[in-house]
Amino acid sequence: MEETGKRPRTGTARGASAPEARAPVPEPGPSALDIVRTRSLSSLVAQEIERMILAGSLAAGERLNEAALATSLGVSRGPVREAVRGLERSGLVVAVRNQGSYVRQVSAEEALEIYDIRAALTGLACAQLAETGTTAQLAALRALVKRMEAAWRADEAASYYAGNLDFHAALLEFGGGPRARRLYAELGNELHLYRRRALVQPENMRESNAEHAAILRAIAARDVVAARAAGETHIAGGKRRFQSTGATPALATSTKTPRQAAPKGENHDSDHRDRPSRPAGRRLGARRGAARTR
Amino acid sequence: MEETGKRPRTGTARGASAPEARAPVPEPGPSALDIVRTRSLSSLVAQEIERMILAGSLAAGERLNEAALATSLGVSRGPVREAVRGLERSGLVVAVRNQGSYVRQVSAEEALEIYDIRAALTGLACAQLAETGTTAQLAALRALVKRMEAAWRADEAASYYAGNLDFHAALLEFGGGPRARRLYAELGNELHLYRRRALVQPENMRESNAEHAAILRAIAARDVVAARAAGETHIAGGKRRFQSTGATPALATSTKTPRQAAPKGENHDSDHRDRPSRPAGRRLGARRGAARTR
DNA sequence: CCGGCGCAAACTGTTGACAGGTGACAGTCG
DNA sequence: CGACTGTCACCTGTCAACAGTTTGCGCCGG
Repeated sequence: MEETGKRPRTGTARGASAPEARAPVPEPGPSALDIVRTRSLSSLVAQEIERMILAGSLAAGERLNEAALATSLGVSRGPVREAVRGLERSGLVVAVRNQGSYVRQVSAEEALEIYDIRAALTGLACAQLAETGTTAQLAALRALVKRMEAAWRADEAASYYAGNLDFHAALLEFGGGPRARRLYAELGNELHLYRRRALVQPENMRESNAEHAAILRAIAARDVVAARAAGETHIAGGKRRFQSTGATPALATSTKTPRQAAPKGENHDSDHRDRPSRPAGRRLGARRGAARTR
Repeated sequence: MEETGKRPRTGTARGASAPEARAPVPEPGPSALDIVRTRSLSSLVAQEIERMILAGSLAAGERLNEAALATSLGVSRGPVREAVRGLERSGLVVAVRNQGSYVRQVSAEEALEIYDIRAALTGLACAQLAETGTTAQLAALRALVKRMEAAWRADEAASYYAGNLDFHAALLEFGGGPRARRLYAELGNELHLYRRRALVQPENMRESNAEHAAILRAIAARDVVAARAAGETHIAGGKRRFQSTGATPALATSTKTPRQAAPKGENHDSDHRDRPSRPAGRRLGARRGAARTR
């Protein structure tokens, strides 16, 4: 059984050499190493790609080049593929066999639909919260609303935005449970993916936070029906505000040739999911970066 | 140990395609090869694993052995890993680094929470359907209800079950859109994962279909409020029926390694998601079945 | 000048191999 | 006799290479 003992090629150290060479940073933090210990590369890559998509580094409809991503992140294609598969399942990208993966494009109809779903979820959470909410939870929500009000008065859109996210997450967490919270966050991501602009204008902030306060009042009054209505109204308001800003269908990456017209795919795709919309861009963009393989 | 060296089946997938490509075999079936041509292996593997999980071949909490799955399905570990990553993202399995992936265990609280979410979604769909439903859609729903009634009278639980799935899918599709439909189906999967039994008893079938009819009536009457209430009531009824059958935490597959059987579990960790619950069973169980890569 | 055709590059799909880690078993010491 | 420690096997994580397919580009013919 030397089969197990045989380690002829040991010491290649290929795994460590590549990333290390690319990251000569001495000691970024004590967590860096720890993170590698607990999270697998695939999950980190997935997180990074998701971040890039949500941040806009990867535009909607853009093609994901596995090799380019791999070299860019300093890993092999394996983890990248696994990450992309996860993102595909989660709905952030769509994949076509032998062609590649594309950042998902969310249609306007779907964006509106997502708003409706979020409204239903929020209404559910508010109703349950009116029934079973504890004073501590109410206090936490109140604090968030107060924080947002301060942000609005100071005209700090970013701060308001963060507070808004926290508020809704707390709402869903308290009233709907962890599953609902995760769902809500995922839907929010998809919405973000539709159009990246932060739709927080001063007037919208004021209106939005007024609705937050209304939700809170109804919950505090233990009025289930009103709480639910307030929650739904708030999301409906967000939908309205979103529409009023001119819901354009995800700006295409500027200088890309608008060659569209899927050659043959999607013949019978019963699923209604949107489709990749064709690369449109030159794949050559990544060529130099991806080289080195052979 | 020729068992290690002997790998005549290496590359089964490719092996299958190659001979077929140049073999004189007329046409054994339009399926196998064609499917491989259009869908990637990873997606097929994911589909198969999902099927196994939902069918119960893989019990809740059971560990997924990549190598064993790979050989069992006749593919390499790559596609299996990608599939598992997708399933992980979709919430059917949970993965622990350097330890493995486990079929997710859904807690009772989470199951109830999922029922609530489904109720909200169904209510939304019913309300919208009452507002914008076409006569054709209504007719389709009526046909489904009629079909279910026939199934119930004939006491064909399986047929009723299928009809029920179709009805709800149609409801969500018509009223909520494709995204809501997919969401609903995924949540249904998770519920299925919690407890696999088909909870269709004659009395339940009758009651359930009566609620279906009520939904339909409200929609036909264009009564948005009533339609929504009927939809929510229906799911709430399902939740109640589910609870009344004694919501036990996922029965282990009958004759499968009884020693597994949730050793202790639920030592609440910070995250509310359930935890793998530890192998508990000796991994040796999979030893022979495993690929024996070396 | 335009359209079809073929070639070649590039990218994805898949596989096999290697290295590290985790858990269990057995032997040993207090 | 119990607890601890060392060893080992299995298994996951990661990587590099191979094979097939699609696509873009150039060439040739009309």
